[in-house]
Amino acid sequence: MTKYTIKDIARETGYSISTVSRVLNNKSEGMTNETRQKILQTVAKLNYQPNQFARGLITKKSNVLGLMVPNILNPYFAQICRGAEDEAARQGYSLIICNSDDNPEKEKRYIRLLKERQVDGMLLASMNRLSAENEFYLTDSQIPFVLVDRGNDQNIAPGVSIDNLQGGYLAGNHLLELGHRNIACMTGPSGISNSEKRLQGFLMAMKEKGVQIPFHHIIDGNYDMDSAYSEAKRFLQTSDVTAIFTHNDLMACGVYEAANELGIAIPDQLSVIGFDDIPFCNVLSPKLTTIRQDTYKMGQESVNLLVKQIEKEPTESLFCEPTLVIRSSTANI
Amino acid sequence: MTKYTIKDIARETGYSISTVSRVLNNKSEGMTNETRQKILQTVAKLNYQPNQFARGLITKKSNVLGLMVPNILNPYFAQICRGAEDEAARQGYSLIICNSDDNPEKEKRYIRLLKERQVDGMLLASMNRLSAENEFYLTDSQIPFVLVDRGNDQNIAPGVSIDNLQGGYLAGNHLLELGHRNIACMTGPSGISNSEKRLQGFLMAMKEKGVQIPFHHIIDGNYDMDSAYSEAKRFLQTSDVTAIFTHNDLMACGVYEAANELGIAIPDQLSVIGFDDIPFCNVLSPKLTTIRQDTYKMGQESVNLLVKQIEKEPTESLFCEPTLVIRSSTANI
DNA sequence: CTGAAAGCGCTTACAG
DNA sequence: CTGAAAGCGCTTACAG
Repeated sequence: MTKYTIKDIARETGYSISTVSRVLNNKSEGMTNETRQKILQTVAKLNYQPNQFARGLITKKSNVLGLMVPNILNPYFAQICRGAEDEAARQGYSLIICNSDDNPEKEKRYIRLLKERQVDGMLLASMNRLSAENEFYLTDSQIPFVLVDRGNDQNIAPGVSIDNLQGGYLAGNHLLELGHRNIACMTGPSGISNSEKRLQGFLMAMKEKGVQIPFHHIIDGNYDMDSAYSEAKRFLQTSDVTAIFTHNDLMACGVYEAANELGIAIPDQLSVIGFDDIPFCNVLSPKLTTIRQDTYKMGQESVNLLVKQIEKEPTESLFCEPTLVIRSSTANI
Repeated sequence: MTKYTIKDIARETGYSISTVSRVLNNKSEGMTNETRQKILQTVAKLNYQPNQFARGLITKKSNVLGLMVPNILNPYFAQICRGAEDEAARQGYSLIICNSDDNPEKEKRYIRLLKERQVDGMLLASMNRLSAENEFYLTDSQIPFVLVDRGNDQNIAPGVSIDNLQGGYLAGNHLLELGHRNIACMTGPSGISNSEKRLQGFLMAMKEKGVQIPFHHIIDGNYDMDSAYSEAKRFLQTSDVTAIFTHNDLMACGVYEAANELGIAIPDQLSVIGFDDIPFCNVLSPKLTTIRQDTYKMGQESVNLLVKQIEKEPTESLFCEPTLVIRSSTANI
């Protein structure tokens, strides 16, 4: 094995380590081209890679970013992650991934851990807004962070998210226009702001048309497929709703499975509209009508925002517009 | 803001930095309990976190692992990632994620990058086996790595994978037992060993029963949904096969979509069997018959293997058994 | 049981 | 245009 240091390059080329360092960091203005070339050649020849521990100790930069999501198994977050990783790589950063399961204790541990890893910044798809404790910790640590998908409405920190109120409104309105009046709604875990907003927007649409939604038509979901399946199975057995709005596509998948087993035909007997537009919407049968987010782009933009913060440039939160994508899971009553 | 160093703790408590360091690293045997307590209290009070750059410079450990997958958007790899991240966190490691798109150039860049980040080891779901160049680089760098899902058959390095030959055989045999004789097979990208093995096992089963598979029934797939969709649409339009074996579930999704659009009923007119058993198998309609891998566990075990290597313990490659999961997408002809 | 000192491998003023 | 030296914040022999 061959573990070279900057000293080896200096000895090999006959220059000082200062000069080598300058070449490596592109601070070689005014330097002879010959010097540069010779050093670069030796670096290539020995396949030398600088030790980031030593470098980071001085520069205080790791070129690593943290990404906290509830669960990478949700294709929505996988797509956020893909967008973020692509953009991070493009800008010279690596991405550490953390799955919080929307568990506040885990979130807290991961945030501390990421700081200990000396990440230059964090992308947080955190429960609700941040807890006061986490917020204080982050602010006190002076570590740049951006809120992705959640919590951006409070404007505590820069973030990228969509107008969830509008999204919920679009979903509700679509169902109303198809003539539905007897509608259910399956939410995300309690305390998560985007789901609260989606519900609010949905109810706004209902109110506009004078449609009443009884309390028990608002089903507590968990943003995941399995619990949506069991909740839907329980609910649909005794209910006569003609449509359901699930606050993400994963839960719509669970509803499909339940409806299927109960012999309820989508969309003939039950219209279903989801949220997110994950890639699987098109392979569901019937294809899922949903509220679309440009998820990949949101991942990218959140990295852009974070990098700007790291570089002390001015930043501004990004709000994307959700759009209605009509497929085959919703129909006239 | 408050950025404390070990010196601050030393000053605050009146001890030397050596003593503080010992307490922090649990090397405080023989130390007065009072000393320990006092230091720990001050650490907690100031919310001190050691600088990992300084620590790593000496210990040569980052407590970070790298995970390279083709694409985190494939739920199979998301599950590998989840299993790996959970286990890594349990063992005190963080995980950097890289998406290679099965592009050898990207793989190479990421491997170099991960080393530069001073990761303690790498999990590689790499194209085929490693390229000779990458293999040399890794070996020469003395950096521990394990092969996940791919390339393990060559035994170049410790790895965790399944018996792909057996998996392909199980799939082929299942279709034969249902009476199918006119069968197609959609592979992964060329040069990826697990797909080659799956094909081999499949053909073995065919041969056993004296069934001929014409060349053009072996469709070049790409392990992704979109290309599977277009390939399937092209193929199914003119073909009279009664069954198709796709080398992963994502491609089965593409086949579903194509069949749907062509009005071909699954399983009545076309039996479909996939590979992996991603969570979406159950929401497809009909539910997808597939060859199951215990993917989450494979993610966990690959971290276990890697950590053992890092700690210089003896390791042994892990081979898991694939199993046939019969659902509703395959039927008697 | 605890401390003073060396050193990990870099970057960056400071000189010349 | 280039070098010698200080220092980043730790850990770890070496002493006592």
